[in-house]
Amino acid sequence: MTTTDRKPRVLSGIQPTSDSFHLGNYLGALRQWVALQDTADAFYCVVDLHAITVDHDPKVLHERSRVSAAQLLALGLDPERCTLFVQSQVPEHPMLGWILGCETGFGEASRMTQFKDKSSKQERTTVGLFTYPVLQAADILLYQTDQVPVGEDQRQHLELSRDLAIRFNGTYGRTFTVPDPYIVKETATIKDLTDPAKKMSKTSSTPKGCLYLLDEPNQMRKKIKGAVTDSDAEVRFDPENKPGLSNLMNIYTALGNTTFEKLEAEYAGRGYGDFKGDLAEVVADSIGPIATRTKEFLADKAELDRILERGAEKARIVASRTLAKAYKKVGFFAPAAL
RNA sequence: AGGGGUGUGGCGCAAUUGGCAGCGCAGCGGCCUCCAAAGCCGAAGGUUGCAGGUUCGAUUCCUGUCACCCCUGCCA
Repeated sequence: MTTTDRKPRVLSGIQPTSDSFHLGNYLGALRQWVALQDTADAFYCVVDLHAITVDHDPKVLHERSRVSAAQLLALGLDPERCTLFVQSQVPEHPMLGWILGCETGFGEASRMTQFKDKSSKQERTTVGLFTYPVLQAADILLYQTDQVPVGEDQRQHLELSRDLAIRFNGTYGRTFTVPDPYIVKETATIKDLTDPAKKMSKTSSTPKGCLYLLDEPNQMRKKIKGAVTDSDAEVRFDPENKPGLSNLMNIYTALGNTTFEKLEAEYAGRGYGDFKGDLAEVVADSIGPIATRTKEFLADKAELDRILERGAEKARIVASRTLAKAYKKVGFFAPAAL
Protein backbone atom coordinates (compact mmCIF):
# COMPACT_ATOMS: atom_id res chain seq x y z
CA MET A 1 0.00 0.00 0.00
CA THR A 2 2.66 2.46 1.01
CA THR A 3 5.06 3.25 -1.76
CA THR A 4 8.33 4.59 -0.47
CA ASP A 5 8.97 6.96 -3.34
CA ARG A 6 5.53 8.40 -3.72
CA LYS A 7 5.17 12.15 -3.51
CA PRO A 8 3.77 13.49 -0.26
CA ARG A 9 0.09 14.23 -0.37
CA VAL A 10 -0.56 17.91 0.28
CA LEU A 11 -3.87 19.66 0.86
CA SER A 12 -4.63 23.32 1.11
CA GLY A 13 -7.79 25.37 0.88
CA ILE A 14 -8.76 28.97 0.42
CA GLN A 15 -12.03 30.73 1.15
CA PRO A 16 -13.94 32.44 -1.64
CA THR A 17 -14.80 35.37 0.59
CA SER A 18 -13.74 38.23 -1.63
CA ASP A 19 -14.01 39.21 -5.25
CA SER A 20 -10.30 38.74 -5.69
CA PHE A 21 -7.32 37.26 -3.92
CA HIS A 22 -4.64 39.73 -2.95
CA LEU A 23 -0.90 40.04 -3.15
CA GLY A 24 -0.48 38.68 0.36
CA ASN A 25 -2.41 35.53 -0.56
CA TYR A 26 -0.36 35.18 -3.68
CA LEU A 27 3.13 35.65 -2.29
CA GLY A 28 2.31 34.00 1.02
CA ALA A 29 0.52 30.88 -0.11
CA LEU A 30 -0.75 30.63 -3.65
CA ARG A 31 2.62 30.87 -5.34
CA GLN A 32 3.68 28.04 -3.09
CA TRP A 33 0.70 26.04 -4.30
CA VAL A 34 1.93 26.35 -7.84
CA ALA A 35 5.38 25.11 -6.90
CA LEU A 36 4.04 22.19 -4.88
CA GLN A 37 2.28 20.78 -7.94
CA ASP A 38 5.59 19.34 -9.05
CA THR A 39 6.96 18.09 -5.75
CA ALA A 40 3.74 16.87 -4.17
CA ASP A 41 0.49 15.11 -4.88
CA ALA A 42 -1.42 18.31 -4.39
CA PHE A 43 -5.11 18.76 -3.57
CA TYR A 44 -6.42 22.31 -3.63
CA CYS A 45 -9.83 23.32 -2.54
CA VAL A 46 -12.03 26.40 -2.74
CA VAL A 47 -13.70 26.05 0.64
CA ASP A 48 -17.14 27.50 0.12
CA LEU A 49 -18.57 25.50 3.03
CA HIS A 50 -16.37 27.51 5.32
CA ALA A 51 -17.47 30.74 3.69
CA ILE A 52 -21.00 30.51 5.09
CA THR A 53 -19.84 30.42 8.70
CA VAL A 54 -20.34 34.16 8.55
CA ASP A 55 -23.06 36.17 6.80
CA HIS A 56 -23.11 35.69 3.08
CA ASP A 57 -25.12 36.36 -0.04
CA PRO A 58 -25.89 33.19 -2.05
CA LYS A 59 -25.41 34.74 -5.48
CA VAL A 60 -22.23 36.49 -4.44
CA LEU A 61 -20.83 33.33 -2.89
CA HIS A 62 -21.48 31.27 -5.98
CA GLU A 63 -19.83 33.80 -8.24
CA ARG A 64 -16.88 34.26 -5.93
CA SER A 65 -16.24 30.54 -5.82
CA ARG A 66 -16.06 30.52 -9.57
CA VAL A 67 -13.87 33.61 -9.73
CA SER A 68 -11.62 32.11 -7.08
CA ALA A 69 -11.18 28.95 -9.08
CA ALA A 70 -10.54 30.95 -12.24
CA GLN A 71 -7.85 32.92 -10.47
CA LEU A 72 -6.17 29.78 -9.20
CA LEU A 73 -6.06 28.43 -12.73
CA ALA A 74 -4.86 31.79 -14.00
CA LEU A 75 -1.98 32.00 -11.59
CA GLY A 76 -0.70 28.61 -12.54
CA LEU A 77 -2.60 25.70 -11.07
CA ASP A 78 -2.82 23.01 -13.70
CA PRO A 79 -5.69 20.51 -13.39
CA GLU A 80 -3.41 17.92 -14.99
CA ARG A 81 -0.82 18.27 -12.26
CA CYS A 82 -2.97 18.84 -9.21
CA THR A 83 -6.50 18.19 -8.00
CA LEU A 84 -8.42 21.45 -7.90
CA PHE A 85 -12.02 21.41 -6.69
CA VAL A 86 -14.77 23.27 -4.93
CA GLN A 87 -15.55 21.89 -1.50
CA SER A 88 -19.34 21.84 -1.88
CA GLN A 89 -18.98 19.46 -4.82
CA VAL A 90 -17.48 16.85 -2.52
CA PRO A 91 -20.17 15.92 0.02
CA GLU A 92 -17.76 13.72 1.94
CA HIS A 93 -16.40 16.83 3.68
CA PRO A 94 -19.43 17.58 5.87
CA MET A 95 -20.09 13.86 6.27
CA LEU A 96 -16.72 13.27 7.83
CA GLY A 97 -17.05 16.59 9.61
CA TRP A 98 -20.02 15.25 11.55
CA ILE A 99 -18.10 12.20 12.72
CA LEU A 100 -15.11 14.27 13.77
CA GLY A 101 -17.37 16.74 15.52
CA CYS A 102 -18.51 13.89 17.70
CA GLU A 103 -14.90 13.16 18.57
CA THR A 104 -14.14 16.75 19.48
CA GLY A 105 -14.43 17.92 23.04
CA PHE A 106 -16.49 21.02 23.59
CA GLY A 107 -13.73 22.55 25.67
CA GLU A 108 -11.20 21.62 23.06
CA ALA A 109 -13.16 23.45 20.39
CA SER A 110 -13.76 26.35 22.72
CA ARG A 111 -10.07 26.97 22.93
CA MET A 112 -9.72 27.84 19.27
CA THR A 113 -8.52 31.41 19.27
CA GLN A 114 -9.70 32.16 15.75
CA PHE A 115 -13.25 31.46 16.85
CA LYS A 116 -12.92 33.90 19.70
CA ASP A 117 -11.53 36.49 17.32
CA LYS A 118 -14.10 36.07 14.62
CA SER A 119 -17.14 35.64 16.84
CA SER A 120 -16.35 38.82 18.73
CA LYS A 121 -16.47 40.70 15.45
CA GLN A 122 -19.74 39.21 14.27
CA GLU A 123 -23.14 40.49 15.30
CA ARG A 124 -24.37 36.95 15.58
CA THR A 125 -22.31 33.85 15.95
CA THR A 126 -23.33 30.50 14.53
CA VAL A 127 -22.60 26.99 15.62
CA GLY A 128 -21.05 26.58 12.18
CA LEU A 129 -18.37 29.10 12.98
CA PHE A 130 -17.70 27.24 16.19
CA THR A 131 -17.26 23.90 14.45
CA TYR A 132 -15.29 25.38 11.58
CA PRO A 133 -11.99 23.83 12.69
CA VAL A 134 -13.65 20.42 12.80
CA LEU A 135 -14.76 20.72 9.20
CA GLN A 136 -11.26 21.85 8.39
CA ALA A 137 -9.93 18.69 10.01
CA ALA A 138 -12.27 16.70 7.78
CA ASP A 139 -10.93 18.58 4.74
CA ILE A 140 -7.46 17.45 5.62
CA LEU A 141 -8.01 13.92 6.90
CA LEU A 142 -10.28 12.94 4.04
CA TYR A 143 -7.30 12.92 1.69
CA GLN A 144 -4.82 11.07 3.88
CA THR A 145 -2.83 14.26 3.75
CA ASP A 146 0.84 14.08 4.67
CA GLN A 147 1.57 17.78 4.77
CA VAL A 148 -0.47 20.91 5.13
CA PRO A 149 1.05 24.26 4.24
CA VAL A 150 0.10 26.52 7.10
CA GLY A 151 0.69 30.04 8.19
CA GLU A 152 0.89 30.97 11.85
CA ASP A 153 -2.85 31.69 12.02
CA GLN A 154 -3.75 28.12 11.09
CA ARG A 155 -1.29 26.27 13.32
CA GLN A 156 -3.80 25.69 16.08
CA HIS A 157 -6.36 24.29 13.65
CA LEU A 158 -3.83 21.89 12.18
CA GLU A 159 -2.94 20.83 15.68
CA LEU A 160 -6.62 19.94 16.21
CA SER A 161 -6.62 17.94 12.99
CA ARG A 162 -3.63 15.99 14.21
CA ASP A 163 -5.20 15.37 17.61
CA LEU A 164 -8.40 14.15 16.03
CA ALA A 165 -6.55 11.85 13.64
CA ILE A 166 -4.49 10.36 16.45
CA ARG A 167 -7.52 9.98 18.71
CA PHE A 168 -9.69 8.40 16.02
CA ASN A 169 -6.93 6.02 14.98
CA GLY A 170 -6.41 5.07 18.59
CA THR A 171 -10.09 4.46 19.26
CA TYR A 172 -11.17 2.79 16.05
CA GLY A 173 -7.95 1.56 14.47
CA ARG A 174 -5.75 3.14 11.90
CA THR A 175 -7.89 5.23 9.56
CA PHE A 176 -6.26 8.58 8.92
CA THR A 177 -2.81 9.78 8.06
CA VAL A 178 -1.65 12.20 10.73
CA PRO A 179 -0.83 15.41 8.86
CA ASP A 180 2.34 17.39 9.43
CA PRO A 181 2.66 21.11 9.00
CA TYR A 182 4.53 22.07 5.89
CA ILE A 183 6.82 24.85 6.87
CA VAL A 184 6.99 27.22 3.97
CA LYS A 185 10.41 28.52 3.14
CA GLU A 186 10.73 31.77 5.05
CA THR A 187 8.95 34.21 2.82
CA ALA A 188 8.27 37.52 4.46
CA THR A 189 4.60 38.14 5.03
CA ILE A 190 3.32 41.00 2.96
CA LYS A 191 2.09 43.92 5.01
CA ASP A 192 -0.75 46.36 4.51
CA LEU A 193 0.44 49.12 2.19
CA THR A 194 -0.99 51.84 4.40
CA ASP A 195 -0.09 50.23 7.72
CA PRO A 196 2.98 48.00 7.72
CA ALA A 197 2.23 46.93 11.27
CA LYS A 198 -0.61 44.83 9.92
CA LYS A 199 -0.63 41.89 7.57
CA MET A 200 -2.10 42.65 4.15
CA SER A 201 -5.73 41.65 4.38
CA LYS A 202 -9.02 42.18 2.62
CA THR A 203 -10.38 43.58 5.87
CA SER A 204 -7.97 46.46 5.77
CA SER A 205 -9.48 49.70 6.97
CA THR A 206 -8.63 51.24 3.64
CA PRO A 207 -8.87 49.72 0.16
CA LYS A 208 -5.54 51.31 -0.66
CA GLY A 209 -3.78 49.02 1.76
CA CYS A 210 -4.60 45.80 -0.05
CA LEU A 211 -3.46 45.08 -3.58
CA TYR A 212 -5.82 42.69 -5.32
CA LEU A 213 -4.75 40.35 -8.08
CA LEU A 214 -7.70 41.51 -10.14
CA ASP A 215 -7.03 45.23 -9.67
CA GLU A 216 -6.60 47.19 -12.87
CA PRO A 217 -2.89 47.78 -13.57
CA ASN A 218 -3.35 51.51 -13.00
CA GLN A 219 -5.01 50.79 -9.69
CA MET A 220 -2.03 48.64 -8.72
CA ARG A 221 0.40 51.39 -9.67
CA LYS A 222 -1.57 53.86 -7.66
CA LYS A 223 -1.62 51.66 -4.58
CA ILE A 224 2.12 51.03 -4.75
CA LYS A 225 2.87 54.70 -5.20
CA GLY A 226 0.55 55.60 -2.37
CA ALA A 227 2.09 53.15 0.09
CA VAL A 228 3.32 54.61 3.36
CA THR A 229 7.03 55.08 3.81
CA ASP A 230 8.89 57.34 6.21
CA SER A 231 10.40 60.80 6.29
CA ASP A 232 13.75 59.50 5.14
CA ALA A 233 14.87 59.15 1.54
CA GLU A 234 17.27 56.23 1.67
CA VAL A 235 16.30 52.94 0.08
CA ARG A 236 17.55 50.48 2.66
CA PHE A 237 16.07 47.24 3.97
CA ASP A 238 15.35 47.87 7.64
CA PRO A 239 12.06 46.38 8.87
CA GLU A 240 12.59 47.89 12.32
CA ASN A 241 12.97 51.50 11.33
CA LYS A 242 11.59 51.48 7.80
CA PRO A 243 8.72 48.98 7.88
CA GLY A 244 6.79 50.51 5.01
CA LEU A 245 9.71 50.71 2.64
CA SER A 246 10.98 47.28 3.68
CA ASN A 247 7.59 45.82 2.87
CA LEU A 248 7.84 47.29 -0.60
CA MET A 249 11.34 45.87 -0.95
CA ASN A 250 9.99 42.47 0.03
CA ILE A 251 7.43 42.74 -2.72
CA TYR A 252 10.10 43.87 -5.17
CA THR A 253 12.42 40.95 -4.45
CA ALA A 254 9.55 38.50 -4.49
CA LEU A 255 8.30 39.57 -7.89
CA GLY A 256 11.36 40.98 -9.61
CA ASN A 257 14.56 39.05 -10.01
CA THR A 258 16.60 41.05 -7.55
CA THR A 259 17.92 41.26 -3.99
CA PHE A 260 17.92 43.81 -1.20
CA GLU A 261 21.57 44.57 -1.89
CA LYS A 262 20.98 45.21 -5.56
CA LEU A 263 18.03 47.44 -4.80
CA GLU A 264 19.95 49.44 -2.23
CA ALA A 265 22.77 49.96 -4.71
CA GLU A 266 20.47 50.79 -7.57
CA TYR A 267 18.52 53.43 -5.70
CA ALA A 268 21.39 54.92 -3.73
CA GLY A 269 21.05 58.67 -3.86
CA ARG A 270 17.63 58.49 -5.47
CA GLY A 271 14.31 59.04 -3.77
CA TYR A 272 11.42 56.76 -2.88
CA GLY A 273 9.49 58.18 -5.79
CA ASP A 274 11.76 56.53 -8.35
CA PHE A 275 11.78 53.29 -6.41
CA LYS A 276 8.01 53.18 -6.15
CA GLY A 277 7.57 54.05 -9.80
CA ASP A 278 9.76 51.12 -10.85
CA LEU A 279 8.17 48.74 -8.39
CA ALA A 280 4.75 49.76 -9.64
CA GLU A 281 5.76 48.62 -13.12
CA VAL A 282 7.17 45.35 -11.81
CA VAL A 283 3.93 44.66 -9.98
CA ALA A 284 1.72 45.62 -12.90
CA ASP A 285 3.81 43.52 -15.29
CA SER A 286 3.94 40.40 -13.16
CA ILE A 287 0.49 40.46 -11.54
CA GLY A 288 -1.48 42.11 -14.33
CA PRO A 289 -1.50 39.02 -16.60
CA ILE A 290 -3.24 37.00 -13.88
CA ALA A 291 -6.31 39.19 -14.24
CA THR A 292 -6.23 38.80 -18.00
CA ARG A 293 -6.08 35.01 -17.79
CA THR A 294 -8.74 34.97 -15.09
CA LYS A 295 -11.10 36.79 -17.42
CA GLU A 296 -10.35 34.24 -20.12
CA PHE A 297 -11.30 31.39 -17.81
CA LEU A 298 -14.44 33.21 -16.75
CA ALA A 299 -15.41 33.87 -20.34
CA ASP A 300 -16.23 30.19 -20.80
CA LYS A 301 -18.10 29.26 -17.67
CA ALA A 302 -19.24 25.94 -19.03
CA GLU A 303 -15.65 24.87 -19.57
CA LEU A 304 -14.59 26.24 -16.20
CA ASP A 305 -17.37 24.30 -14.50
CA ARG A 306 -16.30 21.17 -16.38
CA ILE A 307 -12.76 21.58 -15.07
CA LEU A 308 -14.08 21.92 -11.54
CA GLU A 309 -16.36 18.95 -11.90
CA ARG A 310 -13.49 16.79 -13.09
CA GLY A 311 -11.48 18.03 -10.12
CA ALA A 312 -14.29 17.11 -7.76
CA GLU A 313 -14.52 13.66 -9.31
CA LYS A 314 -10.81 13.10 -8.75
CA ALA A 315 -11.12 14.33 -5.20
CA ARG A 316 -14.07 12.08 -4.47
CA ILE A 317 -12.17 8.98 -5.51
CA VAL A 318 -9.89 9.55 -2.54
CA ALA A 319 -12.41 11.17 -0.22
CA SER A 320 -15.09 8.52 -0.61
CA ARG A 321 -12.60 5.75 0.16
CA THR A 322 -11.56 7.43 3.39
CA LEU A 323 -15.13 8.22 4.34
CA ALA A 324 -16.19 4.62 3.73
CA LYS A 325 -13.49 3.46 6.12
CA ALA A 326 -14.55 5.94 8.77
CA TYR A 327 -18.23 5.06 8.35
CA LYS A 328 -17.46 1.41 8.83
CA LYS A 329 -15.26 2.06 11.84
CA VAL A 330 -17.89 4.05 13.73
CA GLY A 331 -20.66 1.58 12.91
CA PHE A 332 -22.57 3.44 10.22
CA PHE A 333 -24.23 1.93 7.18
CA ALA A 334 -22.77 2.77 3.81
CA PRO A 335 -24.62 5.53 1.98
CA ALA A 336 -27.37 4.05 -0.19
CA ALA A 337 -27.02 4.27 -3.95
CA LEU A 338 -29.50 6.55 -5.71
C1' A B 1 -37.46 30.98 30.95
C1' G B 2 -39.20 36.05 33.01
C1' G B 3 -38.05 41.45 33.37
C1' G B 4 -35.36 45.59 31.39
C1' G B 5 -32.28 47.97 27.65
C1' U B 6 -30.24 48.64 22.76
C1' G B 7 -30.56 48.30 17.20
C1' U B 8 -29.82 54.90 12.45
C1' G B 9 -23.62 55.74 6.64
C1' G B 10 -17.71 51.35 7.74
C1' C B 11 -17.28 52.89 13.36
C1' G B 12 -19.08 56.12 17.46
C1' C B 13 -23.42 58.89 18.13
C1' A B 14 -27.70 62.84 17.32
C1' A B 15 -32.74 64.05 15.43
C1' U B 16 -37.99 68.89 20.14
C1' U B 17 -45.06 67.22 20.33
C1' G B 18 -45.05 62.39 14.82
C1' G B 19 -43.08 66.98 10.04
C1' C B 20 -37.16 67.37 4.34
C1' A B 21 -32.51 61.73 8.64
C1' G B 22 -27.76 65.04 10.73
C1' C B 23 -22.67 65.30 13.25
C1' G B 24 -17.68 63.41 14.44
C1' C B 25 -14.11 59.94 12.99
C1' A B 26 -12.70 56.63 9.13
C1' G B 27 -12.82 56.06 3.91
C1' C B 28 -12.61 58.56 -1.27
C1' G B 29 -10.73 62.77 -4.72
C1' G B 30 -7.42 67.10 -5.12
C1' C B 31 -3.28 70.40 -3.40
C1' C B 32 1.36 69.90 -0.86
C1' U B 33 5.62 66.20 -0.57
C1' C B 34 11.45 62.87 -4.15
C1' C B 35 7.10 59.05 -2.60
C1' A B 36 4.29 58.65 1.70
C1' A B 37 2.74 60.86 6.45
C1' A B 38 1.03 65.52 8.65
C1' G B 39 -1.66 69.87 7.05
C1' C B 40 -5.26 72.37 3.77
C1' C B 41 -9.46 72.04 0.17
C1' G B 42 -13.50 69.18 -1.89
C1' A B 43 -17.14 65.60 -3.10
C1' A B 44 -19.67 61.34 -1.72
C1' G B 45 -21.88 57.87 1.45
C1' G B 46 -28.90 55.67 4.20
C1' U B 47 -34.79 50.54 2.54
C1' U B 48 -33.32 54.08 10.42
C1' G B 49 -32.47 45.32 12.24
C1' C B 50 -36.79 42.72 9.73
C1' A B 51 -42.45 42.14 8.87
C1' G B 52 -46.97 44.37 9.61
C1' G B 53 -50.33 48.32 11.75
C1' U B 54 -52.12 53.57 13.09
C1' U B 55 -51.53 58.34 10.40
C1' C B 56 -52.04 63.19 5.28
C1' G B 57 -47.08 61.96 7.07
C1' A B 58 -43.34 57.11 11.35
C1' U B 59 -36.21 57.02 13.16
C1' U B 60 -40.28 58.66 16.62
C1' C B 61 -46.58 55.58 18.35
C1' C B 62 -48.65 50.16 18.36
C1' U B 63 -48.15 44.61 17.37
C1' G B 64 -45.07 40.73 16.01
C1' U B 65 -40.17 38.96 14.99
C1' C B 66 -34.64 38.59 14.97
C1' A B 67 -29.91 39.87 17.11
C1' C B 68 -26.86 41.67 21.03
C1' C B 69 -26.19 43.48 26.38
C1' C B 70 -27.75 43.62 31.71
C1' C B 71 -30.66 41.62 35.95
C1' U B 72 -33.36 37.52 37.98
C1' G B 73 -34.66 32.49 37.71
C1' C B 74 -33.90 27.44 36.08
C1' C B 75 -30.20 23.72 35.59
C1' A B 76 -25.60 21.82 38.08
